[in-house]
Amino acid sequence: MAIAAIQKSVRSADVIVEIDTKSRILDAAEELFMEHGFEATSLRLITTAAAVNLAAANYHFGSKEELFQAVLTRRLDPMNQDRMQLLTSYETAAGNKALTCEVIISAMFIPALKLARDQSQGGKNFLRLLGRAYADPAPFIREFLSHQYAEMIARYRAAFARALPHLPREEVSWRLHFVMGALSYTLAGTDALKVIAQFHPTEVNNDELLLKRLAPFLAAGLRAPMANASDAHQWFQEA
Amino acid sequence: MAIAAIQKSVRSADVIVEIDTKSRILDAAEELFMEHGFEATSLRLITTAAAVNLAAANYHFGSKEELFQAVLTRRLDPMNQDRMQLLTSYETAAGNKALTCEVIISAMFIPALKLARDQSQGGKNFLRLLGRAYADPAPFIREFLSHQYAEMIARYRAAFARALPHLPREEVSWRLHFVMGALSYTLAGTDALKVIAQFHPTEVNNDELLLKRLAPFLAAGLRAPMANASDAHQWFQEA
DNA sequence: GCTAGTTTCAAACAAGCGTTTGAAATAGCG
DNA sequence: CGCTATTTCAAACGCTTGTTTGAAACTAGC
Repeated sequence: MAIAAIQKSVRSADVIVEIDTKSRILDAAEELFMEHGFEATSLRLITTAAAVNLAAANYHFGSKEELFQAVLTRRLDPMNQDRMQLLTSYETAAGNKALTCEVIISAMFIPALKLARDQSQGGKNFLRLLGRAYADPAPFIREFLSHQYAEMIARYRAAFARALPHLPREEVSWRLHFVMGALSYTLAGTDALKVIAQFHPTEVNNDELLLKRLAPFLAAGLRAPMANASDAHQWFQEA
Repeated sequence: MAIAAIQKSVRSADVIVEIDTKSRILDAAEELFMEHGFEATSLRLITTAAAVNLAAANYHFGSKEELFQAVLTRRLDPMNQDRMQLLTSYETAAGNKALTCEVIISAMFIPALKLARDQSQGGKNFLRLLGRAYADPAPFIREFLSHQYAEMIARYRAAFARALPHLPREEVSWRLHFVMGALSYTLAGTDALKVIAQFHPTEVNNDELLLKRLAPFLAAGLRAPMANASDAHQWFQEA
């Protein structure tokens, strides 16, 4: 195979012409997992796309599940660290004053958008993959994400609780859940958008525009007054 | 097999003791697709759980994909018809006046919650299945849902556009998308909730409480003023 | 230049998959 | 009953899956 011959990393002039097997598998796996989901993506599909031997996947990562986790960790770990650092810097800058909801939301979004921009193609793929992983029923995926996100979620819940002191703690948790829902759904699905509206593709891909639309929506929802008993009763009267 | 012997529908006294093969496959498939997703659920798993022969699935439904669509259609079709009828009745009751966002949201939620309550167990399972189907990358699922939802989405977008006349049409589409995201994420994931907060299981299962929390959040988001250019610039200054 | 450690490779493994087949069993009707 | 159409059944089909194996190729240190 001609492709296999250039598989090892080789430098010509100052540019790395070919990356190593491990990275090639990760790149191919990221794209294919994103496109077809975990179960529907076979190791043969991945290793063929990466132009490496089938056994290389198990050799470098152990199993398909561990490969999937490696794909997630590679980008998720730095992104969540970015998020927490950004939140910390906002908080120290604000001193004693509580942050606004918009600023906290920005601390969640900006690292995600930075990731989407940094990689020429991989970044966007990864966000779609992440959004889909959230809805994946596989237990090992759910446990992995729970563990990976626990610390970050706690930080953001505390920040929102400080920004919304009039709300009960439990209500803050619910609203954070709604925020995560709208976020992951939006990041995951470009397809879903086509159902709801017919946009120009160029508009859909504008990330800053997305934050500009989503942040006010979510901030207003977070600041909403709680429904009283009569409201709820009224909405249900016809059920 | 003892179970196979009572497979045909038999009446004793006035009660139907056993339902027919087709329904048993649908029930088992609904639960297993919900639990493991489409790809990870095999026909052998389904037919074993339903206590029917393996070939019965292909005989009655043609293929695994058609079985999945049948599982969705069985409940989705009536639910979406309910939604549109409810919206129509709200609109005629309001006469010329535009509906409030809360009322429109209720018209989306109430049929879903009614479905969750009607079935002793299947209803709740189905909503989780539906939420996950939204995030499934399989093309045949996405096309099916697009087709199934197109009419309903159009109706609701028109209703929201009337309720929010100051917003550009495109902004309404985006916000409807965010609403759908928070809704499907909330309906799909009881697991995700555990990450964000530790609730009593009894509280999580209270559907009316869920609407009471989600409706004000979404309505406030829908009514939010649009961000101006300086806001967006401010949020991004640190990126 | 040899040796030890790492990585690649083709091949095979057992297991599970969706689907098909043709015969057996059942149901409905004249 | 007898006939026909529908439904059930065990068995097998061809194919794909994740993983393992042992030899070959390569790399780096002495």
